[in-house]
Amino acid sequence: MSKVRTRYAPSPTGKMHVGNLRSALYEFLIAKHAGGDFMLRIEDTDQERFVEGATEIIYRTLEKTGIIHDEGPDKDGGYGPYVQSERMTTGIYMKYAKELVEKGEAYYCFCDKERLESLKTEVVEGKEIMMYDKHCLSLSKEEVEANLAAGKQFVIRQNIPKEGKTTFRDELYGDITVENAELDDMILIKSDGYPTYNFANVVDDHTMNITHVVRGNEYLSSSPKYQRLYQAFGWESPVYIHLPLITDENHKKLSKRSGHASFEDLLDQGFLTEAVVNYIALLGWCPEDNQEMFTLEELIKDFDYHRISKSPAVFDIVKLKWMNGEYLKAMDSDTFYQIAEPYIQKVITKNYDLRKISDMVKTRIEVLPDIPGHIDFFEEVPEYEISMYAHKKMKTTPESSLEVLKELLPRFESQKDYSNDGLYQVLCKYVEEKGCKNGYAMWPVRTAVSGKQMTPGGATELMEILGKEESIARLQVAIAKLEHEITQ
RNA sequence: GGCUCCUUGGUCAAGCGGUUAAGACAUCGCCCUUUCACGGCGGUAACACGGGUUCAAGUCCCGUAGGAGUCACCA
Repeated sequence: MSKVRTRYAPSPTGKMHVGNLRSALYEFLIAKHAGGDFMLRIEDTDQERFVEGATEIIYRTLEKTGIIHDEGPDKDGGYGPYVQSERMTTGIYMKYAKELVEKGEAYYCFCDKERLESLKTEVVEGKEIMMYDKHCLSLSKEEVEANLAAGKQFVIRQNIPKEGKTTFRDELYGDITVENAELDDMILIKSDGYPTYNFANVVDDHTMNITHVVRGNEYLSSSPKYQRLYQAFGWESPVYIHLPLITDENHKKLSKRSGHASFEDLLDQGFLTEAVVNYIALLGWCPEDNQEMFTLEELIKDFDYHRISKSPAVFDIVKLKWMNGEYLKAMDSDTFYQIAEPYIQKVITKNYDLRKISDMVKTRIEVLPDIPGHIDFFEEVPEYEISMYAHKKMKTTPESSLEVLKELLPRFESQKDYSNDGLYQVLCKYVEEKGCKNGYAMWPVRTAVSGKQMTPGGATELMEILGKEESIARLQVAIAKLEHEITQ
């Protein structure tokens, strides 16, 4: 058994969306799990769609996610070049195309756009399909020569017989058979001399010794044509593994075109690379023991491609968020602070201990951009209704709160130790003397100091960060506010 | 429309002839608690439908329905 070789073959047309990334990940995992090689090949045969800088995005993304290729344009492994436009200059595609023409498995076609257009038939809802009618197959060798000599534009088409069937085997879906009559004579070489994806892909996979062709399920229906190409050349077919689609909540295929989130977009939304990789690994695959949290190393170890599922998976951002939160919680304080700091500084300009705020918020968020909303009150107490002082379980009301705050204020003013512990003692002592529940006193203080329904910490934790001066000031403002609004 | 594939709770999914049909997210409730959150505990919720095969079917076969993908000188 030869060494497993897989490839990721993107076309440089923009950002990498989630489906592409998962393909790359699975291709990488399948190779690495088997101790094989994973390679990167750039499929840039469409000059129209080429986007400047897209190749760099691919490199950057793969590197960032840890999906490291063993061979690629930047790492020669002896099968180069690894960029199709460069491969083309070696004449490889034309050479193989002509070989097929020789064998009668392909033919020159000189049909112009108008004629092709006339072949189109509408099927439904304005949708047009076209099946080539093999018009140019009947051209004699002399006619072809004459056309070529005259410099007429041409393409080379695959010649698929009208009779018979073609079968190929997919590791996941099993044998798939179609009538040859269903297969169009697809173009192998375009009139600009470039190969089509369909052709270049097959030639490259074979010449680069790819053993496992792993790709999205959208290629399932064109695979019979590729299979015929292998047969026409007399090549051994690779192992095919077609991956189930990733869809949006409406069960439509994820695509850049429909504006679905790319990997970069997710990072911009505050997701961690590790969380995204972990999540997409589980979209369409599941380990034997149902483990959910995975490092890349663990994935390599556990990834058995036979467990890839066949049905499409909905990309659920809610679960991704949950997973991202788990990664955040698992971080140590330093690491988290490093990435959280910019978000904290977005809303806090005062001289607080940002590190404490960071620690406080770490376990309460799912994505980094959640941070500002949790801590903005440190900067300034927001407007709020005094009804917020009422809490049924704590049995507090605005009136009771006012009383508590007025009684507590002098104690806080004379308090020296402004640490969480020290302040907590003050509160406990008060509660004990008063004979009330903790919450009866805690709730009003926390509300007064934050003006928020929800805060990342308790009353005294907040006060420690705010400091004595600011805390007292906020309590005074709250008392005044309560006195003013209760009487109305 | 042709062809191909798919079909277990709202979502990801386990299951591979005999199970009380796992688990996770979400949701709901309870507990804990310096509110919320976190955490702990628990609940609601699924085999698309109809025929077979079999002692026994979510698991195998055939239909039906639904969904998706594809049908380019795009990949």
